[in-house]
Amino acid sequence: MKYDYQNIEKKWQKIWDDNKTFATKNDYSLPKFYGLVEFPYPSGQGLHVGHPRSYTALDIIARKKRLQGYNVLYPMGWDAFGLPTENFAIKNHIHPSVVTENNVKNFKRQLKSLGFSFDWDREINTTDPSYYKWTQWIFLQLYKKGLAYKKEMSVNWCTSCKCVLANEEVVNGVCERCGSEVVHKDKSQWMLKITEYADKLLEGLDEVDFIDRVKTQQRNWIGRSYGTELYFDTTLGDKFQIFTTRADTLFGATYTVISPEHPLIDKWADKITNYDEVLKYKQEAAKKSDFERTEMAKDKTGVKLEGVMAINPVNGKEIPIFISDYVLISYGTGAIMAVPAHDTRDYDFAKKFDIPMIEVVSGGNIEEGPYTDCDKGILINSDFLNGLNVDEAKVKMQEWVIEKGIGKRKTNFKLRDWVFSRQRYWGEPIPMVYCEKCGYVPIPESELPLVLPNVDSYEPTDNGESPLAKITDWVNTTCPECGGHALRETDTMPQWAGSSWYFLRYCDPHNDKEIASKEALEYWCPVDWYNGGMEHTTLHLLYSRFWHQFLYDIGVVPNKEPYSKRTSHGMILGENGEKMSKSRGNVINPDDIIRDYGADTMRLYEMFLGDFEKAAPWSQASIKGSKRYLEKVFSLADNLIEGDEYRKELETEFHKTIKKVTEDIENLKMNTAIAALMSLLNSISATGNINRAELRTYITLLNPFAPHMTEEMWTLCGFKGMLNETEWPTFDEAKCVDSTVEIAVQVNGKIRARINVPADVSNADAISLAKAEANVSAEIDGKTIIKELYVPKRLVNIVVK
RNA sequence: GCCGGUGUGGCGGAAUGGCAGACGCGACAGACUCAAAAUCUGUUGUCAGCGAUGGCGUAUCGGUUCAAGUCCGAUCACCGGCACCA
Repeated sequence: MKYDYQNIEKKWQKIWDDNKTFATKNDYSLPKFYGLVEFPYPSGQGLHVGHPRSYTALDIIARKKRLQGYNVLYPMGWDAFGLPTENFAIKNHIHPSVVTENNVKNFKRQLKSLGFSFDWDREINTTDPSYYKWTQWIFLQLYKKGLAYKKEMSVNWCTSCKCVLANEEVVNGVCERCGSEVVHKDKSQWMLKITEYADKLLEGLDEVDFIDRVKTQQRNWIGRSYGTELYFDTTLGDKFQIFTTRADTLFGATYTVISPEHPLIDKWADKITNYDEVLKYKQEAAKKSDFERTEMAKDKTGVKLEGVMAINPVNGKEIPIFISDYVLISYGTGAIMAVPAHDTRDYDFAKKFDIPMIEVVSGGNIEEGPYTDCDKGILINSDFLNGLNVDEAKVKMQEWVIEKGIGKRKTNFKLRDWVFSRQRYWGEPIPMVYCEKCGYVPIPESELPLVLPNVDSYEPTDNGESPLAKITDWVNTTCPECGGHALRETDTMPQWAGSSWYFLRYCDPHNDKEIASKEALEYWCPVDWYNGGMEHTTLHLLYSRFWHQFLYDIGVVPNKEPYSKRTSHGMILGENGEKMSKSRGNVINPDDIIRDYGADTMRLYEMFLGDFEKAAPWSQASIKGSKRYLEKVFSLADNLIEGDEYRKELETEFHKTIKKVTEDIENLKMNTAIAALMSLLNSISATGNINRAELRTYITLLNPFAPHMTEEMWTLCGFKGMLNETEWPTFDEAKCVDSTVEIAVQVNGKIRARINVPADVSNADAISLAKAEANVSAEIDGKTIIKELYVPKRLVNIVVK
């Protein structure tokens, strides 16, 4: 029979839909599996071939788990707030909610056409007021615990989006989304104190099963370092504090640097004799955009402050103070002690400004470059530290500093607080009002959701205000505290807000009393397996861990960590090996592939493409192979013969394949699972016609990969019920071994023959069988045998001289 | 610069330290066809040989081992992240 994929796929998609085949069961006594993929942003372009790579992989796992008897939650939804929708709406004069609705419709059609086993009854949408009610509710809880605060500060401002960006959204000094220049702007912003969770976010990583590169990237982003904070006196009487991780090198400090934004500069305005020069440098530093600052990072600049000197506390020596933009006001204390002999940046600076160096750790050659190695060196020129190694010296110096009362131990982080305000329309309104008398006041929880009002124009403004600011009858309100006049906050939340907790909502998506019921959360949490893109590692993945840990601390969720396991898929590149993009003209549209090859072929192809974790180029030629394979499998049904067990000659291979497919799916090695199924098919073809028992197992194993076709074959062959209601095949470890094996025979490590031996052959027998081979005896005759070894089921190696 | 990763046929890629190149694509040859497509069969790392077979081969150089794609050391190239974080 012809493999009519179009009708088969349509037919089964309808049956699954009508019967709610993949609806999650509310039976909390069953073992559960919660598989999660990142819900998409429903863009106007529709689904990208990259989406199904992740969705298919977890769909395969979800389908297999169902067959293994698990109650599976595999949900889907829409992360629908965001700028592209808003920009499209502005351009075409359509309300963003309408744009969203249309895009969602299209995405949903596309996802359904791929046959994913999502539970559509649990579909969520972040722009739905009944959803963002709880996003706003979480914000209010953060506010109540002092973790949301408003602050006037210098922020990243995207000149094209006309909107503030979080640090995580600035990439190489430009906007992550649109690539436009990012400048600094002083604005009052809502901030979330993610830094308060820095330690917990780090420690939590030890408890979860995330792939290493995710853990490493999050650890680097959080950037914890242990060091010492200590005061330097100055000749003007004022003290200033510095942070160092290398307290051991204090005797080698030959100058200090404060950042251009350091408050002492203003304070010393009339005492610094070259103040004009200093001020000029300060202004130039402020003018630089992030991009320029990154570009100019290689060349050190700075100005020496004349008329003031710092005093090194450990030896009383007077050393100069510089300002330089290589010291950042936002990290540590905004001031450093500089040890040019043992720090690369200080070394470059000292070379340029001709500042002396003192070598205090032996082991390098400071004529050639700084010696920064902490492992081997021994302290010199350092009085009471002499002879100690670096670690001992750090401890001793720290103790000395503490004893003298001039400093303390200190841990610093690279992580900054999360800038949470956006000056745009299409986002969750921040549920706060400003009252002249009471200051910022949260709106009562009973008033949630605070619904986004309709506006005529959502054009961004150049003055940095949200479009909402123009709707005066919405902005003007009464203060919940004193009843007086108040103004609503007009900034909205960033796109990352709704996605920071969405996986909780899937547990109980229609609950209007709470985020989700306690029972649902207890049962489903944590997410057992979360797959998503590496690009979200320091954004969504980190943010959502932060919110979740907070929700745990206030007793809303039962686990500290939201996700037990995190994996990541590689990108699918264009045929030319470049990233797929419109401008490169190498975009593949999933709709075309489904039309021309079918959803099952597309799924299978994307899984067979290569190593799941690595990027791989699309190949229009290779996809034919997947189609050919499915056609071959489908035609097995034509010549089906009776039989209740595997034929003897195939029994071992069947057991082996069941084992391999079962294990490979769990390890995301879909490509080798498919290869094993292909090999088995080749063996089946070579041994005659398939029997019922064999076909049953075969299509069940293939079902998670090609669900429509296998379901159709199930019916066609008259098996009872639906394939998705059957059980996953089991294997017998004892039957996975062949009775005879081919082994290689090596002489001095070179292969000279291959022989068949019984799998359980003894050492001695294997070796004597090997020696009996003509090719082998020719090699060893007349030589002295030094060593003979048999590696069971692999090879014999005879070493001769 | 720092951190992480990768490097295997014409291509995508397989290989608990134990037969390198599974599986697939492509290519070549043959069958079917008036012909093409599709399908089926066979060959396909490379060099030498009619052949059995032999030499060489996993970025480069060196080491450990009976045995190295895999482990160790150095180098090169590419990809990703961070980027003056003291």
